[in-house]
Amino acid sequence: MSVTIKDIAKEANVSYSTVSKALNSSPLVKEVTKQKILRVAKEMGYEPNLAAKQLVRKKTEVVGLIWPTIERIVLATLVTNISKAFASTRYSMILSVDSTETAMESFKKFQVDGMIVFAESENMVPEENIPLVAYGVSGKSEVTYPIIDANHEQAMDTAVQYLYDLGHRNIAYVGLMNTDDALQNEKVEGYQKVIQKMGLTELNIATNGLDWFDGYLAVDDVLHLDKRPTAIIGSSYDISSGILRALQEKGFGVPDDISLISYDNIPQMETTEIPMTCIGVPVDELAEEIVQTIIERIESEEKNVIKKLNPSLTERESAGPVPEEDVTSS
Amino acid sequence: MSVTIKDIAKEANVSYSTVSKALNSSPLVKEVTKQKILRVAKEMGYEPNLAAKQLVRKKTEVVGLIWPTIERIVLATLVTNISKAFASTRYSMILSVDSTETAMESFKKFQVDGMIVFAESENMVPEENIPLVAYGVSGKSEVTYPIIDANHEQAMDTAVQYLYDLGHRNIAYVGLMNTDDALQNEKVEGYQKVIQKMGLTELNIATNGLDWFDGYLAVDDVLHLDKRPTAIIGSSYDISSGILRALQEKGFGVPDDISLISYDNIPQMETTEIPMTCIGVPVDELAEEIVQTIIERIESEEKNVIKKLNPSLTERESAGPVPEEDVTSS
DNA sequence: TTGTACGCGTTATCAT
DNA sequence: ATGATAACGCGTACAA
Repeated sequence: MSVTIKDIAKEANVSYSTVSKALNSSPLVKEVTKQKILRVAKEMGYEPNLAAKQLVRKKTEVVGLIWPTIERIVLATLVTNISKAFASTRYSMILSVDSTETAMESFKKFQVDGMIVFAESENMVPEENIPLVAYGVSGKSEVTYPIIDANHEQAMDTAVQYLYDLGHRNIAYVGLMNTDDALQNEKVEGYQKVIQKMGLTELNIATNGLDWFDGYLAVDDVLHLDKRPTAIIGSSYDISSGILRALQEKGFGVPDDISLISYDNIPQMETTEIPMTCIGVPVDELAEEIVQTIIERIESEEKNVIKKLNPSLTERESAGPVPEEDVTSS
Repeated sequence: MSVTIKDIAKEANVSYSTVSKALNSSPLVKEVTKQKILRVAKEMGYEPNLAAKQLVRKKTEVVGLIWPTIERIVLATLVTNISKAFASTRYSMILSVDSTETAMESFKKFQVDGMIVFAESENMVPEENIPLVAYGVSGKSEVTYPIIDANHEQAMDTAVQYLYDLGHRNIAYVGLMNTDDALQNEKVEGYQKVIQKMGLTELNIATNGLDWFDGYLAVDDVLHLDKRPTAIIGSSYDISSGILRALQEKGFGVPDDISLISYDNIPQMETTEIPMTCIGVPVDELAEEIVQTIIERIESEEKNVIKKLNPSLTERESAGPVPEEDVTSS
C-alpha cells in the first residue's frame, strides 16, 4: 500500500488539504509548514497518484508519440531527442509503435493531452479534441494541426553555396529520385534549383533506395560521370556513409580528392570514419521545436501553422577546398 | 465533456451501478437490460475512464517495455511483435526509449502492472513490487525475475547438423568474437562445440562489429581460409545480408557454390536478394512467450525461471547440398 | 494560514 | 435483478 497525502497529513499534523497545497507549491501555505510537509513526504517516499490527479484535473500531462515505422531507423535519433526534450518539461511522453490508427485509439484511452505523429503516415484523421502536431512533409494545402518541417530547399542552397565558396564547381547529388517520397523530392529539387541558379551543371545520381549500400553502390555511377565531381552531397546519413566507404576503397581521399557533405544533422556524423560535414536542422533543435509546439498547442490554442525550420551547416572534415588539379579544369 | 456511466444510467432509466455491472458483463444483470444498456452506451459514444477505473481497482492493465538502445535496430522487429502480441490480451503496452533507470521511474509513476526489459541493460535494479521480465542473456546465476532467452547453443547445433546432412564438411562461422557480449559469445561457443562434437574443423571468422558491412567485409577472410568452406553460418540478419551481397559480387552462387544460414528468425529473411534459410527462435514465438510470461507474472506469481526457448530452422533458398566438386575434396 | 467538505468516474459491497 | 452508497487519492472552493 503506497503512501497518500492523508498519511503525510497525519504524520505532519496538518490536514490533507494543506498537504495538497504544499505539494503543489501553492502560495497559500506558510513556508515552514510547507518545508516540513515536503520533508515528511520525502521521508515517507510519497509518490503522487497520477490516476487520482487526472480524475480531478482532467489532464494527464502525457503526450503520445506515434512511430509506426519503427523498422526504418532514420527517425530513431529524432525519437530519442524528443524523449529527452520532454524530460525538461512537466509532460511525459509515451511511445506507440502501432499503426497510426490503433495508436490513436490507444492514446485516446490513455487520455493523453496531445499527440505527435510523423507525417509518413499519410491521410490520418486526427482524433477530435486531442491536440496534434505532425513532423514531416507539409504537402497538404489545408491543415488542421501544426506541422513542423525542415526547409530542405534552403539546406541544399546552403550546402551548394558552401562548396562553391570552397572552389567547387562540379557538385553531384546522390539520393533517391523520381519516387513519390515527397521528402526526398524536396531535397533533389532544392539541389537542382540552386545548381541552376548558380549556373552550374546538375549531376544527379539516383540511388535504388535509402540504405547504406545504395550510397555505396552509387559511387560507381559518380565516378563514371563525364565531369567527375569534386564534391558530393549525400541525401542522408546512411547514403553518405556508404559513399564515404566506397570512396575510401576506391582510393579517393576525403576531402583531399573529393569533398562530401551529408544531409541530416545528427551527432552520429561525428563518428563516421571521417567526421562528416553535414547540413540539416540539428536534430536536437528539431526535437525541441516539436515538443514546444505540441505543448503550446495543448496549453494555448497554437494555430495550424506550418513551421519550416532553418537548417544549419556543421563543419567537420569531409568537405574541404577543391583540389589544385581540378581548379584549372573547371 | 465525455459521457459517463451516470449519463447512460439516466438515459436507460437504471441506476449507474447497474450500468457498471452491465458494462463488465456481470451475470447479475438481466440479459435484456444489459443489451439495452450496451446499446445506449454505444449510441452515446461512451468511453470508459481509465483513471477512475484504475483508482478503484489499483490495476492499470498496462505493461511498460523499456528499449533504451533504440538506435540498434536489431530489436525493432521483436518490439513490433511484442506490441502485436499484446493486442490480443486485455493489456496495453507502452514503450519507453529512456535509460532503464529513467524509464522505470516513469513507468512507476504510470503505475504499470509490469515491465519488460532487454537484458542488454546490465545490472539493473528491478523496481520493488513491480513484476518484471527480461529478455536476453541469462548470465546471472541468481535472478529475481523471469528471463526469456533463446537457446543459442542448440541453434548452432541444429544449423550445423542441417548443413552436415546436406553433405557439408567445411562450415564457417562469421560473427563477433572475443568481446564481452555474452549473446554473441554463446553463439560462437555453440558453433565451436558442435563442430568439435562432429569431428569437423572450426572455421572462425571474426567480424569487427555487428553491422551489414562487417559481414560484407568478412567474406574476404572467408575466401582466404586454407579450406574454403562450402557453407557459412552468419551470426545475425545484418551480418548475413552483408555476406550474401559480397558472395554475389565475387561471383559465388548461393547456394550453388556456397550455402548460407543466418542466425535470427525474422520475416525479413524472406526478402533478401536470395531468401535466407535461417535458424533461431521465430520472433513471433519469442514475443508471445515474453508477453505470456509477464502476464502470468502479474496475475499469478510466476517463478523466477530462466526460459530457454528452442530455435527452429526455417528452410528457404540460401542453403543447399554441397557442390559436386567439393564432395570429393572433403 | 489552515481545515472541511465535495466531486471527479469507477468498482464493489451491501441492501432491497 | 437492481439500486444505494462507500471507497479510491487528489484538487479546490469555501469556511474557519
